[in-house]
Amino acid sequence: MIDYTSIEEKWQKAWSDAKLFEAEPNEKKAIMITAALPYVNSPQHIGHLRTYSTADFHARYMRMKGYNVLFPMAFHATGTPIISFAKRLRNNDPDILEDFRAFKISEDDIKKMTDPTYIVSYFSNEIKEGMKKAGFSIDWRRQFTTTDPIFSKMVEWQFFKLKDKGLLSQGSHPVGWCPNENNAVGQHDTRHDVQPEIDTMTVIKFREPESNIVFGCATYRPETIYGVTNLFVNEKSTYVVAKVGNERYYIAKDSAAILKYQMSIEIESELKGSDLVGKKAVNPVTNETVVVLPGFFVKPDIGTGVVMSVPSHAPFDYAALERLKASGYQLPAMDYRKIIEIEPLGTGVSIGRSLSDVNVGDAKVEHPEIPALAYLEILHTNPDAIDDMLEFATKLLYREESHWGIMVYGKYKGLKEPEAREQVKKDMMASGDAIELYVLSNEEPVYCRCGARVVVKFVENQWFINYGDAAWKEQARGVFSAIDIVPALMRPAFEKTIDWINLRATERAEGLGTKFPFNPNHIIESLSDSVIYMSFYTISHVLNANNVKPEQLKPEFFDYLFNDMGDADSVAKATGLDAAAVKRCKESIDYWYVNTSRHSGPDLIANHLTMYIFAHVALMAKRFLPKQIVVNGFVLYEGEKMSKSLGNIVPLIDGIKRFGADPLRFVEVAGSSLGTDTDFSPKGVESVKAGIEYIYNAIEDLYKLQSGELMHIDYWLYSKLHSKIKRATKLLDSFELKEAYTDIFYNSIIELKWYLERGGNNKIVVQEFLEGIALMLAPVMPHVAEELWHMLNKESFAATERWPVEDDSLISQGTEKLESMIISTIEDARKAIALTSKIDSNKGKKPIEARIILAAEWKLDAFNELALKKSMQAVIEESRFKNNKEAVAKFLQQFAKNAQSLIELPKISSADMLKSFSEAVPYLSGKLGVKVTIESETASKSQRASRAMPDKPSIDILYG
RNA sequence: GCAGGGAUGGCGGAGUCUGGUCAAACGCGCAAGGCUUAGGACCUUGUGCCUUAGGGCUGCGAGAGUUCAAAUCUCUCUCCCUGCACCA
Repeated sequence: MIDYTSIEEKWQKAWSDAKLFEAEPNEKKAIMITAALPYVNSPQHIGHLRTYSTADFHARYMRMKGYNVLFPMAFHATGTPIISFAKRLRNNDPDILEDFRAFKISEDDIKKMTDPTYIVSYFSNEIKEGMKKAGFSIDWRRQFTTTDPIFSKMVEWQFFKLKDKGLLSQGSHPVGWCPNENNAVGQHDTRHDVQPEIDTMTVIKFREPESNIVFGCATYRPETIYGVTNLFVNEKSTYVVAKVGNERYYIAKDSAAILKYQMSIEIESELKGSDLVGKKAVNPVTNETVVVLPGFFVKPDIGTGVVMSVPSHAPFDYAALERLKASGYQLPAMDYRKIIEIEPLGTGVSIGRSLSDVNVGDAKVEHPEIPALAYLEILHTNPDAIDDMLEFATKLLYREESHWGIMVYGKYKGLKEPEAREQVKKDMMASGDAIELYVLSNEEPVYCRCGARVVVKFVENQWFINYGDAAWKEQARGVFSAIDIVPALMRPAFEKTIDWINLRATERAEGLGTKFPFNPNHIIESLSDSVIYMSFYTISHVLNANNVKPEQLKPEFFDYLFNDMGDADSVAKATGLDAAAVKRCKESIDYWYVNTSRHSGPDLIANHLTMYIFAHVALMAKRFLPKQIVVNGFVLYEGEKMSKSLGNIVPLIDGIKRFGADPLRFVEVAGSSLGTDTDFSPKGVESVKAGIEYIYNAIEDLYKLQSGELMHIDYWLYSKLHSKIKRATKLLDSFELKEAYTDIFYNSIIELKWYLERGGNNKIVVQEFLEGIALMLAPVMPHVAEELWHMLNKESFAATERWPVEDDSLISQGTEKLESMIISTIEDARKAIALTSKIDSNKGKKPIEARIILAAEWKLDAFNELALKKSMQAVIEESRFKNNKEAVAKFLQQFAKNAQSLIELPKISSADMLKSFSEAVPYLSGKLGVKVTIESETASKSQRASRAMPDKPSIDILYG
């Protein structure tokens, strides 16, 4: 058993003592690799390990490739969560106490955590400890925290700069709002952590004749205005007459209470829903007068509590009218006008086509002229259906009409339904017949943690970063096009985010962080303050070493640093900083920040990573713009998302102790393709450990091997090693980590086993093979690789060795092909024995010999010519085949019809083939249990000789 | 709804960019055999369908198309996952 912990500690100490990862500018080419800094409100778990292990792989790999590599780390503490944790701990919130106890945090520490700064220091230390135990090649001298006053100065500079450039703006914006606490609520402020989803509805004004009071009908489908037959209210609810703007509305009392946060509403009087029933109202588009009726499904706290009824296209409306009729209600004459037609498919199918046949079955549509009814029919139901069924029919109808619907009535006849929806809405807004409404579109009402129901509010005079600025966006697009996004698959996600990102609120009333310069009562929102922080690594250790005071970091310093304005002496003068220190900062950023690689998770594409691009575009000299962004997928635990509720979160430090840092890193980094989620399981770790152990043993057993002349199998192992180096290097350069490491690790083990099983016995060959493997493992299994390297009698650090370079002369496709021919010959011979033994003439006899007949040399030549020329005729006509025309033609005939798809085989001489197969005779006969003889086709007397193919010998099984 | 990603065998998951060497890597599961006091571990073989000499057929969410050739390219649809902002 390998003791991972002791190996890890040994090498971590050795690296640290040698200051291996403390990077300073030198004559080598630089690369600075950063990974999203951790948020210090909880311990890290093994899921967090993936991004950092990937970044550390990158750092270690580039180091071995000869780069001067800087891999720094810092801690993120700004924003609301830490403050809110402290507050919840002060209030003895049982949920959070339970969480923190589950993290094995002592009661004493928990007590101290009512102070947010203690939370920050506690978890920074904890996380740093974990990263050290994981063996990351981080230069810790540069560590800082985003709440450091010295760091705040850079953030301040950033915001002055943005304002100067006109990229900040002020305005109002709809947000989820708690009326009780008077605070904006985001996902983490709500019960069950639901994200308040804000959507817009259109409120269409149906005016009551005479009084001119407005029935404000809230709808998602304003285009159905042409099919309105009546209005619905809930007769059991309370309604009010309210002044909204300069008009008076009938709206449900509950709705009024919600809507007052986004529009001025003055309630004048109350009335019952039933009082509204029977009133008349005028359709503002068609000028038809319709009546108000009771609708069973109308909810007083959704929209306005008043809806328009379109029975032809809304199953609920149709059902409500049918139920009224059934209850004996006297309805006026109504025109169930079909205003949207679905374009039929070629087969005549129109509605229900998005359902599978299973669902539709033999349903017959009897009322195609009333789509709302037709959709119920196709679902085998009717207007008496339960609400869920009506809901389903509504969704189905809405989906299909949105896809294939064409307006067949009204001003926008002929237009596709979604376009008509926009046009109708635009027209009505312009003529004052409609207004827009913000609603929470969550299926269930959203509640704040305090218990109050969340509403939509307009907050006024809020500061925003205006990512919508056209010129800025354009520049960002241009810069983005030159950034290397890894994997390239993620590119569209970035492009869309750049297009879509617009105003972003950038100040908050509460939280840790930098004071917002234009409203000192607020702090800068914590995603906005961490978009250029990575540049701070280049100078943080210099600032620390020189005891720089925050107030010395005046704008002149950052202007010089980031935009080359002024010079070191003038900056020193303006700031009181030491000129040498200023110079050192400048040299550092000029050296490191020109070639950067940023690592992160996919969740940050839509915010942090895109904002990172924008911020650099706005604030930094051209040469400091981002060069590469690497995005890795998440980590699952045995196929499931890691979550508190599933109880499957493994804290990082526990995980390292339990699984070993290297096996853990290997599984996460090399276990699946970079961009896809990876599945972690203890079982996966076991198989990695088994592999590591095999390699250990192989090194220990090296002494058993001999040396001597190189055989076919030795050349094969060399070829495998060097083609592996070549392939893996190429793959790793493009971050195809899984593919590369499957080959480097798993395949190498298989190859080594095969080599030994085939009788390979050359110490030098195996030693070289293992050295190559050890070095190539170093970026992901740094401790194990170091250990292996030293077991192979090396004195240097694997971590700083040069990455292996392939020797092309040792790569032989022919040799590898020969070996695979030998392998498949075993299988073929087995089958041949099984089948021939059933032949009557062989009954009662035993196979005694497998005669393996190797194809004549000209066959490979002819085959390859055919693969190249694709024409049998052309091959036969060639002079070298002239003497042998008949045989060549007979041989090639079998490939003729597939000539187009033939692929050339590697060139192997008859002599090599004969030699390699002959060397394999002991192995083959051992495997097959019969005598094996090798002969060439030309020398063979066997009837089957002519069947030999260039890549497949003929096999003749002899019985006796 | 909008945006991004996906759908492959009993399962997980390669292959898709760059169409042909793909009945489909690798792993799990399952079956038979070996080893073992037994179990586990390990090793060998098999694991879509048909086939008495290494062969053939069918297949990669559904449907259509391009091509000599499609898991791979194009179009349409369905379903699943993720994100949608003041929240790190």
